[in-house]
Amino acid sequence: MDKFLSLPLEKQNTIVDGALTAFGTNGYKKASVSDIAAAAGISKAMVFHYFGTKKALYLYLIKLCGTTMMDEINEKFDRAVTDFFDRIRLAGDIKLAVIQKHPAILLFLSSVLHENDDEVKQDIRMLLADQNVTSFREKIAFEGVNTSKFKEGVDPKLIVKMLTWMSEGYFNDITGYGDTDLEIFYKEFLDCLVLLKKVCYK
Amino acid sequence: MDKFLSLPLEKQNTIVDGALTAFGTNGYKKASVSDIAAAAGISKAMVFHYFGTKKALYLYLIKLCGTTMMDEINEKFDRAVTDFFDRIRLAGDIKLAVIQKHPAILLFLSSVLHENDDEVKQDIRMLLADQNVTSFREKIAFEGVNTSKFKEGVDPKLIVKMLTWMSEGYFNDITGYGDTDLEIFYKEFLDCLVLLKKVCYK
DNA sequence: ATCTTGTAAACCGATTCGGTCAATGAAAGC
DNA sequence: GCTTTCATTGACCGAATCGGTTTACAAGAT
Repeated sequence: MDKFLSLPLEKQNTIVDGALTAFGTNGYKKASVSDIAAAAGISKAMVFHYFGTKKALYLYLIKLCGTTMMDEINEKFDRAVTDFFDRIRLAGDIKLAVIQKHPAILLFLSSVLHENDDEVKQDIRMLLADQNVTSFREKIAFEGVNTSKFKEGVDPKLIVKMLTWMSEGYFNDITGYGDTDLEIFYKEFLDCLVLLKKVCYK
Repeated sequence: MDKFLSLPLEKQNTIVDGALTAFGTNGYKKASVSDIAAAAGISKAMVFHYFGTKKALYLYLIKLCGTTMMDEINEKFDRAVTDFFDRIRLAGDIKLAVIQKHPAILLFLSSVLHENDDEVKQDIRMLLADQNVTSFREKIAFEGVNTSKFKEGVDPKLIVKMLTWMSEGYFNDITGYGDTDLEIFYKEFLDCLVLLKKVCYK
């Protein structure tokens, strides 16, 4: 494990991203170490040299994702922002920054949440109990948010649902794009927020 | 092949849905015939008895999805509907009906579009050339639609993008739910359409 | 009693699995 | 120059799984 951590950071990231992609697209069982090695640009033997076993690598990635997201949240989140749409935008900013660090991270995390293989199922539950990603997302988006600015007849909860779906679809679309396209997509997403704010507020 | 087609329709559907799920979640190569058999509730030998080879089953499913979607479109699509939001709803109705017939169909089709295995890549291209699913979706949603009813300053194209993302996220959510939950989710989706119409039209 | 027919368990050779190891080669210390 | 160290890999291991076949069996139909 320390073998891996003493690698240059750039190489670490290449390997992590390859592993995230391989596990994310195929799940724990069906992602073979050969797949991972190929996606990471190293030989299969090196995977074992760095991480010992396939399972150790998998669990390391889960922990890494947790800290990566936490770091970004701690850096960017600002509870002084109470406007509904500004909060949504904040959440989007955080998500985008995470994706720019590790493009396959959302793919991987979603596959981890659905993972059902006996070899890792229990370990996942314990790791996710330590971290608490899902509950954090709720807090970030909606805790202490001011919803009094909405027009009569506009249900904020419905807007929340809409925006949740939108950002799901939006982040689905950008999975696997380069950095430049990513920013363009994000501008369009922000345009949508502006539009919604215009038509939904008093 | 005729062995399979002479099965009672209910059993055919069970098998098809299992196979769609297995291929859809793992792709052509990584979905083993054992997986498929287990998901379909039959023995591995029966898969070969019915379809001959794994590849033949895969290509049969692609064709089946094509005709299933075409049938639903031909039955429900009405070009006389020109209102923007009514059209979106029409497209949603069609998608929902297809999902109710085969819950894993969208998952499968999306995985087919991304499939990259040499054993089936070329066959997929030829089958998709015959059918033309993607172009149809565009037509259904937007051909001959009246966009003059939007408020000043509301860009219809942006609304389209929003709704595309929304329905992507929405249909992502419902993938793998039972029939009852599905209808509830759909009502919420329709509520969003009503809300958007209210705030975006003159 | 015999002949289908639908079905699954056991089986086939080939491939791939997670994981190991011997050999290579480039750097580093002396 | 010589040795030691260490990162790296292709070849390799037994075990599991692959796509696909064969056999065995139970239930009707004749």
